[in-house]
Amino acid sequence: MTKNKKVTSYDVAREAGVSQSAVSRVFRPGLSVSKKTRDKVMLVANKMGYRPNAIARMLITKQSGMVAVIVSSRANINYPEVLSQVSKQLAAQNKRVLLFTLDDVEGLDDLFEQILTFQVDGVIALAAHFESARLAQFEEHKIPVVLYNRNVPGAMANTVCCNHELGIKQLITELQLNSPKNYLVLSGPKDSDVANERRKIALSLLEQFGVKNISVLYGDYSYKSGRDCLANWLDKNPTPDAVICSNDTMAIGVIDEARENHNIKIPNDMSVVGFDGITSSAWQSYQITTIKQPVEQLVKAAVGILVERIENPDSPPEARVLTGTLIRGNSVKRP
Amino acid sequence: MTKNKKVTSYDVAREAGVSQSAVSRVFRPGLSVSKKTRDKVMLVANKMGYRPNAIARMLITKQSGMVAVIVSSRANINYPEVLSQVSKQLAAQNKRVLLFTLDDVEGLDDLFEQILTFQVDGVIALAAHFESARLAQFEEHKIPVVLYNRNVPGAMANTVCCNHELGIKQLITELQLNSPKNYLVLSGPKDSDVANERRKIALSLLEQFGVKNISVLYGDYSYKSGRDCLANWLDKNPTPDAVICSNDTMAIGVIDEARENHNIKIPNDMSVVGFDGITSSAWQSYQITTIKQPVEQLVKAAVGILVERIENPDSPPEARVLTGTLIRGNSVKRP
DNA sequence: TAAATGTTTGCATTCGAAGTCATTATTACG
DNA sequence: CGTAATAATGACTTCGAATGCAAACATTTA
Repeated sequence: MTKNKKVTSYDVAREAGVSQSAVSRVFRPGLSVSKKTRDKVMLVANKMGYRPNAIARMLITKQSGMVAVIVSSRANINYPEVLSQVSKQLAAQNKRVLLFTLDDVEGLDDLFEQILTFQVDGVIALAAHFESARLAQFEEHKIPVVLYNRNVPGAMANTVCCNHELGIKQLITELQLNSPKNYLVLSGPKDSDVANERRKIALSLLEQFGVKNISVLYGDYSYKSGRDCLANWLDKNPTPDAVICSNDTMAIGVIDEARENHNIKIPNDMSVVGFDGITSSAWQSYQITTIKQPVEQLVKAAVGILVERIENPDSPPEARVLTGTLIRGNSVKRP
Repeated sequence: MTKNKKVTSYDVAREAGVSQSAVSRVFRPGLSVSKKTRDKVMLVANKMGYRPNAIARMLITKQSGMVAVIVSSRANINYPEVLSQVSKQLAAQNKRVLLFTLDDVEGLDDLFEQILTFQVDGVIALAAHFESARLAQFEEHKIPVVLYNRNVPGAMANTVCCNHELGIKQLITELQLNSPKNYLVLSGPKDSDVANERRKIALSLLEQFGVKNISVLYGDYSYKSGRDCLANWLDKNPTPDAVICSNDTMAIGVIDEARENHNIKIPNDMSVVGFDGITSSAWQSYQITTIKQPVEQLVKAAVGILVERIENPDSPPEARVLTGTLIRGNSVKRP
C-alpha cells in the first residue's frame, strides 16, 4: 500500500464508489452519513492511507486552527513551563501553536505581517510588549489577542495576570516583620511592562507601609544582572536590610553575589524576595521566599478567553486576575 | 482604509487595473513584472491593506513553510534555549515552527496523523523517542525528519548530536585525576535514548579506565530524582567518591542533598559531574563541572540538514556530531 | 525597416476539501 | 399501501493564490 503521491478525497471517493462529498462528510463530525457508506469510505481511506488535507480545509473554512504564540527571547519568567502548558491546553481545544519568537521590538512590524499572512485564529502574547496601537491593528483584522501576564487597566485588551498587588503585599508583609531600615528594589528592565508594574506596586506599597529608605536599581531579569547590580550597589553603599527582586532569577544572582563576594549571610544580614516561583527558586541553596504564579490556571484562563473570542468575536474584552501563592522560603529573616 | 472583509488578490487586481496573475507575481520574488505594474500594484495593495493568504499559497504550491517541532514534555536538557534557537534559525530560512508537545509515547500515533494533516515541510524532534518504524512512516510520506541530540548509528536517520563519547571521556579524565575508588552513575530514565547512551558510554569508559567499583542508579532527569537517588543510596551505602550524572539538573539535586542531609562537602568528600551546561550549572552555589552543549551550532546543523532535505529530498541521511566544551567548575576535587 | 529575440501580461486551470442545494432513498405512520 | 417526513447522496461551486501557456509588447540586431 505504499503510495508515492498524496491521496486526496477524490481518490478515496473513486475507489469507494461514492462522491467526494461523501468522503468529506465522513471526516467531518456530526454530518449525515449512512453507516454503510461511512464504513466503506473508512475502509478504503485506511487502506489508501488517506488523511484530510488541513490546508485545503483551512482555505475553505477560513479557520486555520492555529494560534500564534509570541515569545520574546528575553529570558524572563517561567517561560518553558508556560509554553508547554499553552501548547497542551490549545491542543485540548483542537488548536495548534504556531510559534513566533521576537528579538527586538523592531521585529514587531514584520511579525505582524507574518501573523496576518498565516490567517491564525488568534494570538497569545507571552512576555511581549504590545502598544495599544498594535492591539488596535489586530482588532481591525478581527484577530483576537490575549496578553499573558499583563494587566493593561485602561486598554480594551484580553489579559490574564496574576495578582501582583496582592502578591507583592504579601512579600512586603513578610519582610516587614523585621522592620528593615533600608530597602533595595531590583527592578527588571525599564521597557518591560511586567517589571514596571512590579516596581511601581512595590514602591507604592512600601510607601503605604511607611518605609522611608528605598533605592531602586534596574537589572535585565538575568542572574548576572542580579549579581552585578548588588555588587555595584555595595561598592558605595551599606548592605540593605531587604531586597525586593522583580523575578526569582535576579534574586538568585543577588544571593550568590552576597554570599560569595561580600560575606553577607542570607537571611540574617539581608533578606531577599523574588517573584514567579520558578523551579530553581525552591532549590536547597536558595529557598527563596517568592510568589508562585499559578501557571496552569493562568494558561487555562488565557486559552479559555481566546477560544471564547474566536467563537464569539463580539464579546467584550476580559481581564482575568488570578492569585499567586506565597512561598515562605528561607531568604527572609524571621523575627 | 478600515476594511472589514479580507482583501484578496482579485480585489487588488481590479482596483489596480491589472490581472490577478500580475498581483500574484508582484508578491512572488524573482518573477517577471515590469516596474510600472509592480509600483502600481504595491501602491494599491498597501492602500487596501492586502497581504497574500499563506494558506492559499500553501495549497497550490504544496509547501506549507511550516516545520513541525516535537517537544516531549519531559523536563530534560536546555530545552527553552534550544526551542528559541530553532525558531530563530528556521525563521532565517523563512520557515515557521508548528509546535507539538508530547506527553506520553501513546500520543505518538495521533501526533503523526496531525503532522501529516498539516502538510509540514519537515520535522525536528527534540528529545522525543522515535522508533525506526516511525521514521519509516515519515520517510514513506516523504517528510524529512531530523532528530536533535540523538545518535542512531544503524538507522537511516538525519541526526545532530554532541559528542557524548568525547565529552564523557573528558569528564571521567577530570574525575580520574584523583583516582576515586568507587563511582556512582546516575542515569536518566531507561526509556530515554540519550540517557541510555550516556550511561553506556560512561560505563564502557570507566571499564577502559580500569575502574572496578561502579554502581548505577536511575533517575528521571529531575532535581528531585537527583536528591532522592542519592538519599536512597546513602541509606545503605558509603559515600561514593565520584558521581556521574546524566544531566546537570540531577547533579544539582545530588549536590544539594549531599550538603543538606549528609554533611558531605563538594568536591572534597565527593566529586560530581553533570552534562548539558545549562545556565544554572554555572551558578555560584553549584559550579558544576560539565560538558556544555554547543546549542547554537547544533540547531544550526539541524536546521541546515532539514532545509537541505526539503529542497533535495533524495539526498542521503546525514549524522552530524559536534563537540561540546568541558566546563571546569568546582564540583570535582583537584589533586 | 524587418526579422529575431526577449519581456510582460492575462486567461484559464489547478490545488483539496467543504458546503449548498436539489434529488433520491429510507423510514414512519395513518 | 400510500403519503409525508426525514435521511442520505452527488453535482457543482467556492476559498485565494500560483502557474503553464499563448498573445501582446518591447528591444535588439542585421
